[in-house]
Order: sequence, then structure tokens, then C-alpha cells
Amino acid sequence: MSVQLKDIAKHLNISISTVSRVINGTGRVNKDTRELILKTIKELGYHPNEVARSLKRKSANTIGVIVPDLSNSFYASVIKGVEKIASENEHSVIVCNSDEDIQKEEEYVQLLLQKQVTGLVIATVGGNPQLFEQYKRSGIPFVFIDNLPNTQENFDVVTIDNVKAGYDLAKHLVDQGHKKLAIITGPQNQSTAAERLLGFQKCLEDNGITVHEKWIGVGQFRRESGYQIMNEWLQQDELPTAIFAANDFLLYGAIKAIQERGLNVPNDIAAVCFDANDETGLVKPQITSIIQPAHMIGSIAGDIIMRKEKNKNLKMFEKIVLEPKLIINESSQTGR
Amino acid sequence: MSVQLKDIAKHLNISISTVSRVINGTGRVNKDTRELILKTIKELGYHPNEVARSLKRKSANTIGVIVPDLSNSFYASVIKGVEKIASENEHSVIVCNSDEDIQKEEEYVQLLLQKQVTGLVIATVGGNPQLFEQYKRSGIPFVFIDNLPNTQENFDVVTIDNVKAGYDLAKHLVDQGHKKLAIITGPQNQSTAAERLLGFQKCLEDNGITVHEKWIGVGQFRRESGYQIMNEWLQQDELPTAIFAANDFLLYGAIKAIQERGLNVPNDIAAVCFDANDETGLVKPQITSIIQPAHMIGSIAGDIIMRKEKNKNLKMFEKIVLEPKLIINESSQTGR
DNA sequence: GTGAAAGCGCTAACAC
DNA sequence: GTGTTAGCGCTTTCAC
Repeated sequence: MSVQLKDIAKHLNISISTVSRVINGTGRVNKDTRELILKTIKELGYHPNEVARSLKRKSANTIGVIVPDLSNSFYASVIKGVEKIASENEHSVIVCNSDEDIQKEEEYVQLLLQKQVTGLVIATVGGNPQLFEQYKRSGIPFVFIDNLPNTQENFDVVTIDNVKAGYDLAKHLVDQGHKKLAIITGPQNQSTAAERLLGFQKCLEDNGITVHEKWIGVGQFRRESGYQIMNEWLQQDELPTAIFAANDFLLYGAIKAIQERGLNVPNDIAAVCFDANDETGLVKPQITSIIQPAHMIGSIAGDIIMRKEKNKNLKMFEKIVLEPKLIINESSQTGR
Repeated sequence: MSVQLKDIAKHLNISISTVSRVINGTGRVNKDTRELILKTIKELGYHPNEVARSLKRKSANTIGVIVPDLSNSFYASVIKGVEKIASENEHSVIVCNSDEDIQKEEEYVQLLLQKQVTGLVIATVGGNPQLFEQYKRSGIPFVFIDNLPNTQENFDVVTIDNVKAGYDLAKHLVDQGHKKLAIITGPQNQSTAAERLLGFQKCLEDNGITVHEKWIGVGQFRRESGYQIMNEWLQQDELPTAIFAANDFLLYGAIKAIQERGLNVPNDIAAVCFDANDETGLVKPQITSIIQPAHMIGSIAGDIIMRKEKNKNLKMFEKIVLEPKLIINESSQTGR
């Protein structure tokens, strides 16, 4: 039962629309009545019902964000980036955690669409391309970050060149003299996982190094996967001299396995990965890593949505490819 | 223009209300027409407009969450906990990041209220008590986590006993023989910061140890604060033998300062803190820390809101105090 | 078992 | 400069 437009109108014996006008700053209103209205708004503590506004406006002035893992600092930064743009434009952000579950992801997309979001920023975990094409017809802008949809359709995209970054990261290991390289990557229906693998393979081929099937590990983007895959390798006779992980959690798991075996990183096995953002500053060994401009990815994605909202008939799709940084650290510098 | 109720009604030459009935499963509808309706809903790809529903329902079926820092894994876990309960109850979650800024926090509270959220989970950074009392009259449940509002009013609260936890953590250092203890805590208008300090002081007093004013550092809950405060101490003649930090970021910053000085943790200076959740498993030294049941805090907070939604006239406030765990690790075990 | 109609709180023509 | 009114898309009485 909060106070609403009609209450303050009644209170002043004027019409509801005049009040609406001063609230929205639209149309001309007599200066004195404006003052009076503003005053009683304060007094009565009126706040507009955003749901009613959204219904009228046909937009909730909200950006929806779907990420696979809220605990991952990369996504946390992306979200902060989106939020910055959103709040600058008086929009809010609904954050959803798909938990790397395609089903959950689809449900959230549906829900956000039903909530009439202005736009959607999504790091898909391999959702059905046909579904995305169908959503596209809703006219609500989808901006893909991180993982791209497996489709020929045009979509807005903000990402890095994962093939190239994978190549560069592998090249760094090759330059250190490594010939026995293993890779731990994520689900192959996630483009990041597939492309980073591709870059890795390409680099090895270009440098005349064999890519061993047995040293291509595929798991979820989680510590447990990295741990488990590494453990299997550690039980074999021949060990790789360097590990390339497609994200940080995979590598943390792998390193745990390596260390439990009494081996040292990097002296026994070197290690590199994507997205090792050390929030603590105390991770040992410090990880050589590809660092994506996460905050910028989020803010650009937010910008695209804002731009499309302002210019509805803008039928254009942007593919923004950002430059990541290769940070070289202990974990790839063999002491020998 | 997406398909809506009237489209599928028109398509079948029946009334809008019948369609609404089958969608909501309310009232009796002829079995055949029901089937038919369900079928065309599929065909035409109808999805209800949640905003319209929310307006009618006067609730957005959404839980709002405001946290000071999305990058903090403690809050990330809390959010996951809230989200779990929300999705079990077909609600969604709006996440807002106040960035430890009271102004931003207030704006977000206002916004969420306007968005007609079902309830609000908030880790306040010291918002105005009168404001909270005013919000309370809105009838929308506020559940406080982590930091409590500085007011006598009753509110729902899910937290730990920070005084006791602070006491226990300090006691651990005392038991290790430390007599020269320093504390780095957060803004004193955040109850966690104040209460952890209180517990620390109480413990020292109980054990006949002087609490030195000069070794009480107050900053933001950030790495930079910890770094800066520790650096100042390091420039003095006398050094503490142990550092107690009110959260993990503060301690990471302090340790950085200590290590840059060429000193060792824990051999030169022992260190403990709250909330050191090591997501990587590679933080060295491993931190002795009070670990809160973050996921549970979130899910209980969500539960309270769901309960209050179901039972509107439930005029009762719950104060849930959970037990944290004290995890003893390297950082407090002096080698001598 | 079904339909007509009111209304959720707001905005924006359109009249005056 | 101000008021009247028609919706936004849905749910829900109330008739029939």
C-alpha cells in the first residue's frame, strides 16, 4: 500500500497526469504547482512503481547477465563492468548463475525475456543454436561474451581471439624448450574451450611438435576436473613437461595433483593457463596466464545494449575482439 | 511484438480468461479446450509477460541482494545460496554491488523497492538506521546478513557471532604465545568490523595482554588498506608478532607489505583473518581463518523471505546466528 | 465451463 | 498549463 500517483494528486486536488508530468519532466507545468507537487512527493514519500512503468514502457530497463560461475573472478569483473554502464544509464542488472548447466541457462534466458529485459549479456555454456536464432526474433539484443553460439547467424559479440591467445600461450611454453605438452580444456561445446585447444594444436604443429591424443584432457571448467585429469596422467610412465589449462580452476586442480605427487611446478612440470587473476596476491607459484580485460568486456557489452535500446532500428551486429595480456610468471619458468 | 494472451485467444476464438486459466491452472476448464490451448501456446510460442503479471500480483517474484563487493568469494557464495532458494521457489535474484558505498547502497535499496521485490537480502555498509526503519514500513522483508543495522528496531538477521568469532581467533594467537598483537579492521560503522575488533580486545584483556592503540588499524575492507596500514607499522621500531585482520583482503595486503619488507609469515609475524576462502588451493602461506557458512547464510536468508511471502501477516523477526569454523593453518604456526 | 469487464500503477495522446 | 481517457498484458471477480 505504498503511496502512489493518485494519492498525491488527490492530496493536492489536481490531476494524476500533472503529477506524472513533473515526475518525468515532460510537458510544461506551472512553476508553482511543480514546486508544490515536488514538496508533497517528498512529504508523502512517493516513489514510482517501476513495474507499472516497465509495463507501459514495454521494457524493464534492466540488463540480464547469465554467467556459468559467479565464483569465478573473471565473471565477477565482467558483471561489475556491465553494472557500471547500467547504472550510468539508470538501468539495473539481473545476474543469473547457470552453473555450467545448459538447462538452467535456457530457463534463465526464457525468464529474462519474460521479464522484458532491455538486453541480455550471456556467456553461454553451449546452448542450442536454434534457440538463439529463435530468441533473436524477439528483437531483444543478445550480447555474447566469452563463449560464442555455434551458429552462422549474426550476433553481437565481445570477446578475445581465443585461438590466437591459445597459440600465444602455447608458444610461450614452446619457447621455453618444452616438447612434451599437455592440455586440459573445457567442454568442447563451449567455444572458448574448443578454440583455446585449437590454438594450442596449431602452435605445436607449426613448431613441429607432436600433439599427443593422450595429453588432451577435456573436463568441466572446474578444479575437480583439472585434478582428476592430471592425476590420470601422473599415473602413466611418461609425463608431460608442461601443462596448458584453458582456465584457472582447471590449472589449480592440476597443480594440486602435481604437488601431491611430490613434484614441483615449474621445475618438474611447467604450467600456464587462462584467466589466472590472483585476487590474493599470494598464490604460489605465480601463474603465467592470459588475462582478459574482463571489466572492459562487461562494459562494452553493456554499451552495445544501451546503444541498441536508444536506436531500435539499428540492425547491425558488432563483433568486438579485445586484446588480452600474456602475463609471464614463475609457473612457466623452469629453474634449470 | 511477441505473442500474447489475446493472440492465442483470438486464434482459437475463445476468451482471454479461459486461456489465462489454463496457464495458471486455476478454475475449471474443459479438458479438450485445455489441450487445444496448450497446443497453440506451444505452436505460437507464447510466454507470459512477467512484468504484467508482477503488476497485477504486486510483486515481482524477485529477491534483491545487495553486497559490498561481488569479487569477494564470501558474497559470491551467499548469492549462490540465495539463488538456490529463489529458483526452487520460481523467483529470481537481482544482484547489486554497493562497492562499499553507502550512497550507492541506498540508491539500490530504493530501486529494488520500486521494482517491487519480494524481499531484500542486504549486507549493509552502514546505512542510515532511520532509513531502514522507514523502509520497514514498506512491509517488504529486509534480511540483514553479515553487517547489522545500527538500530533497536527488529529486523531479520542471518549472521555469525562476530564478537565471539573475533575472540576465538584472537585466542588462537594468544595460545601460540603472542603478546604483541595488532589488528586491522574495517569501517567502524560496519558491525562486522566493530564486533570483530571488540572480540579481539576482549580476548586480549581477558588474557592480561595490553591492547595498543597504535596497533589498531582501521581501513576499508580492501587489500590496499591492509597494505597501507601494515606498511606504517613496519616503519616503526617495534613490530607486532601477530596480525589479526577482519577480512581476507585486508590480510592479503598486509602480508604483501610484510613480505616486501623481507619478513616471513608466520616466522616473523603470524597472521590470521576472517573469510580466507582459498578458491585456488595455492595460497601460500595457507591462512588460519574464521570461515563462515556463506552458502547457508544465503539460503537461510532466502528461506526467510519465502516464508514471509507465503505468510504476509507473519509479524515476527528471526535472528539466526550460525556457527563459523576456525580453520587452523600455516599462517599462524610460528616455526620456532 | 466460459466470457465480459474491471483494474494493477503508470504514461501519453488528445482535448480544452 | 491542466485534465480526461485509453491503454500496457495480465488475473480475477462476477455473471451467465
